Amino acid sequence: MAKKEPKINNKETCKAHFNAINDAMEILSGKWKFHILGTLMEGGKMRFMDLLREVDGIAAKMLSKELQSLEINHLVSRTVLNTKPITVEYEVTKYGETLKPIIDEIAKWGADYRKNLYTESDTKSSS
Amino acid sequence: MAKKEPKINNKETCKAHFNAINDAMEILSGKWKFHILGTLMEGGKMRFMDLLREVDGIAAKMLSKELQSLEINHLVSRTVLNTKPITVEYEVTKYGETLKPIIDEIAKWGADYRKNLYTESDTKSSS
DNA sequence: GAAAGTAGTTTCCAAAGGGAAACTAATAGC
DNA sequence: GCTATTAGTTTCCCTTTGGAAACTACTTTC
Repeated sequence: MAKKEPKINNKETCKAHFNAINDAMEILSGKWKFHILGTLMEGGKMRFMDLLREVDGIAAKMLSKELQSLEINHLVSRTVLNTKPITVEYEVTKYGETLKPIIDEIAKWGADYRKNLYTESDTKSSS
Repeated sequence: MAKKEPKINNKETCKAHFNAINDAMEILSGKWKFHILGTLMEGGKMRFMDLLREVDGIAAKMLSKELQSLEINHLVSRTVLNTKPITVEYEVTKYGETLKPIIDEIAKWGADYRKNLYTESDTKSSS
């Protein structure tokens, strides 16, 4: 009968896929990561206060927290310059640049989503 | 001097990008959406209890909530069959299939991330 | 009529996410 | 010495997220 088997989804490839998505989502979750990365990809080296002004609506606490998280995950680098009032430069690492395809895919999908709201073409797959 | 300008990031293209990412993230955020979609993409038509058994660790409440959210956003379809104990079939819509590139990119990136943890090749972009 | 299976919903609760504002610490300018 | 700017940190507080378990409602089976 094979009706109440708890798991068909138990193949190793599925579990790897599951874990990969969990890893990525853990690193990229939150309201601000993509916006910070996007701004940094556009602006190159930027300082804390620059980002605070550029990333619309973000509070200092969140910016600080998110930058730390991004740094820990090697997506952005943090460089302290010994200028008189110390300044700190943030920059997307080469590794962080590998996120560009994801950000682009998501932005593309989001843009299409908005368009679909207006064209209102229902895309049903059921008969 | 142009030092304290609140916004350089104010061009229309940037704002559109910002909004597109916000739209997509709002629809795709949460712990379970990608897992449900992934399972449905693999399994085709599935019923509520099937998904409850297949998506590892999810509770009925969450599955119900996430499926509603996905349905509202036209990513999955919900079909009630008038069998004796009523059954409901969920399926990824054609529109939902357009998320495959994103899911694949994220899964690929997550898999690479794990590999990089072991090879430990630091990818600093600063001098 | 009790048990089990269908598809959920409801309640209760803890943890995480995130915002506003105040605060630290150092230095430079007035 | 007061203020402003740098880069944050800390506190307070509210909302959202998400999990466990109980519950509804209907039907079939025993």
